[in-house]
Amino acid sequence: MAGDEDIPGKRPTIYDLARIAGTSASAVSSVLSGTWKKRRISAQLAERISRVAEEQGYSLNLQASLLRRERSRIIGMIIPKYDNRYFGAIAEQFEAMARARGLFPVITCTRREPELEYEAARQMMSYQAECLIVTGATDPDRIAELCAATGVRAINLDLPGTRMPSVVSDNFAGAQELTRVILSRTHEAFGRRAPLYFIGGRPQDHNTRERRRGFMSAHAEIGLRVPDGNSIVRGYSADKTAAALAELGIPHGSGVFVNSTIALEGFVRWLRAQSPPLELRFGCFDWDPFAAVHPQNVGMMQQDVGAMLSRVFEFIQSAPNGAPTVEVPCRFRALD
Amino acid sequence: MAGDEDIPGKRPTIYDLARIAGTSASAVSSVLSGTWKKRRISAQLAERISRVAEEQGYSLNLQASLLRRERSRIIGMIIPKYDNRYFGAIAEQFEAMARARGLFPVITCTRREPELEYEAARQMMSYQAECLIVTGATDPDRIAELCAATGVRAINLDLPGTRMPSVVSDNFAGAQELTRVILSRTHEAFGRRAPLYFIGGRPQDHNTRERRRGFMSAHAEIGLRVPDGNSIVRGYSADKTAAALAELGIPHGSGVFVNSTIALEGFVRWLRAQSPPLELRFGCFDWDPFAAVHPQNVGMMQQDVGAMLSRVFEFIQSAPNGAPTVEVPCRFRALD
DNA sequence: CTGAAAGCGCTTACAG
DNA sequence: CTGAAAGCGCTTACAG
Repeated sequence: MAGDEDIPGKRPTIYDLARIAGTSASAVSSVLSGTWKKRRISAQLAERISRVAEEQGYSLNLQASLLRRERSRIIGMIIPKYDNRYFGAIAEQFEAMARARGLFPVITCTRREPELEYEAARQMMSYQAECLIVTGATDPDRIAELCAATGVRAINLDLPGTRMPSVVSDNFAGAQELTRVILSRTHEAFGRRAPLYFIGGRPQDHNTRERRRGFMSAHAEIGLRVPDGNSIVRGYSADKTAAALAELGIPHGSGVFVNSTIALEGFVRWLRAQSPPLELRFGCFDWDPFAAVHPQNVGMMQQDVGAMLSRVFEFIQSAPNGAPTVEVPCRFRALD
Repeated sequence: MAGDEDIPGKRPTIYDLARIAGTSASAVSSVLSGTWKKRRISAQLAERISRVAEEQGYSLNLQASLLRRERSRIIGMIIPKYDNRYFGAIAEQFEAMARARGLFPVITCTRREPELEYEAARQMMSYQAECLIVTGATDPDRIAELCAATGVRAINLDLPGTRMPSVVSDNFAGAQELTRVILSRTHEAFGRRAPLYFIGGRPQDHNTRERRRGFMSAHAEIGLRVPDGNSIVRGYSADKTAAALAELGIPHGSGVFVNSTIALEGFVRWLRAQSPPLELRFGCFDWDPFAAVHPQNVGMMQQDVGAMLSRVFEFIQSAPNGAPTVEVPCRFRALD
C-alpha cells in the first residue's frame, strides 16, 4: 500500500492501477471502459480495480485513448460569437444535443474573421473531429475544401455554402411576413403607407440578400416601390449602424425593418438618443427578450434554433450527396 | 509520385510524408513543428517537406502530439450558460485572451447542474487541461478537490470557493451604488422615499448575499428599513420570477433592484403585462444593451469581464498559495 | 476468466 | 546536417 505509487505531479496510468490492484493493464482498461462483461472479468476483480482507480484519483488520458480508438466521436462547431442571443442559443443547444447523442462537442468562436475561421477548422481536423458544423462562416466553401481533403464531414449552419449541405432559416418567407406586419402596424399607428427602411447586414451575404428579397416582395404585394436610399447595409456592427442612421435621418411615422439584433443594438441606441423623441415602428429579424418589450417594436422573427440543429444532426446521420440546402421556417413573436 | 499514398479515408502521417519526400519522420516532424532551424535542417529539405505536406493535405494529429509532449497548453473553462450577455462575453473574451497567450481554450457549458459541472471538470482532466477556470459553479469546492487530486490548477470565476483562488465582482459595493441610484431616481420621479424591492437570485449563493448586503446598507444609510416581504429570491429563472411577481403585487411608484438579467427577463415580461401600465423605476445588477434602453430603467451595474479575466490569468501565472479572493469593481452604466 | 504484446502518430534525446 | 529508436498511455485482437 505505501510506497512509490504517490509520486506527486505524476498522474497514475492504468499500469500503476494494475500494479496496485495486482492485475494487468488490459484488465484495468476493460473494466474502466465498461467492456469488462464481454471480457468476462470477475465482478470481484472489476470491483477491486474500480476501487483502486477511485482511491488513486485516476482519470483517463483522452489523448492516449483517442489515439488508439478508431472513432473519436468528437463533433466540432465554429461559431462567430457567443455574446448574442441567437448564437448563444445555438452553442448551448448544440452542446446538449451532441451529448445526448453520445458525441463530444467542441466549439470555438471565430469572430467573423475568415482567417480565424480557417485556422479553427484546421484545429478541428487536428482534434480528429469526425464532423464539423460551420456556423455563419464568411467563406464556407474554403472550409468545405479543407474538410473534403481530410475526409471530415462538414455541414453549414446559418449561412449556406455550395460545397456542403446547409441548414438555414427560411429568410425569404420570414422577412416577407415580418415586413407585412411592420407595414400594417405602421399604417395603423400613423395612417399612411410608406416604404420601410431596411437596416443592417452585409449586402453580399446570403441571409441579407434573401431577407431583402422578402422585404421587397412584401412591398410589391401592395404596390409600394422602395427607394434605393432606404437601406443601410454596412455590415454586422452596432457602431457602424448607429453612425449611418445619424446621417440617413429617418422621418417621424416611419417603419423600419432591422436585420439582426446586432444592427438593432445600434438602432435602439440611436433611437433613444433622438430628441424630440422619434415616433416610429420597427420589427427585427432575430429574437431578443429585452428588445421584444421595446414600446415601438411590433415583433421579432425568431429563428428556430432547435429545429435547425435537428436538421443538422439528421444530415450528419444520413450523409447526403451533394450540397443540399434545407430551409427551416421562422416563428414570428410579438408580445401583444 | 503515383501509387498508394492516396488511400481514401486514411489521413497521411509524418511517415507517409517522409516516404514521399524521401526523408525521415524526424525531419518531417521538426520541420512541421517549426523546430527545424535548431536542428539545422537545410532550407531546401524544409521547403520540400512543407510542399509535400501541403499537397497531401496533412494535418497534425493533436492526440498523438499531446500524448508525447510534456505540456498540453490546454486551458479549460466550465460555464453555466452561453445564452446570456454576461456569460457570453466571458466565454468570448476568455477564448481570445487564452489564444493571445498561446494557450488552447476549451469551454463547456454546464447549465447550473452540479452533476454536469462535475462531469465536465472530469472531462477537462481527461483532456489533460493544465488549468481549469470554474465559472459560476454551484459547488466549486467539490471541483477544487477533484483538481487537487489530479494536480490541475483551478480558479473560480464569478462565484468564490474556499479551496481555490477566486475572482469575483465587488458585489457589495456595486449593489450599494446601484441601490442608491434607484432610491434617488425613484424619489425624483415619485416624490417619496420608500424601501425598494429586491428581485432574483438564490438566497444561499455568495453573489446574492453580497448584493443584498449592499442593498440593505444603502437603505440603512438613509434610515430606511426594508420589510422582509420586499424580496423575491427564488433562483435564477425568468419564469419563477415572473410568477412570484404576480403574487407579490408591487405598487405604483415603487423602486426595484433586479438581481441579474435572468431575473430581469421575468421582470420586464411581468411589467409589460400590467394593465393599466405600472409606473416604477428599476435598476439591474448585470448589463444588457436592450434592457438598458427600457424607459423605466435607471441604469445597470456592468461587471468588468475584461478585468476579471485579466486577474484570472494573473492567478494562473503566479500560482498563489491558499484560496485568495480578488474583488473587481463594477461599472455603473446609464443611458441618460 | 486473464495477460503479454502490438501499435495508434507523434516528439525528442541520442548517435552519427 | 540527418535518421533510427524509444516511449507517451491507451485499446484490442490474440493466445492461453
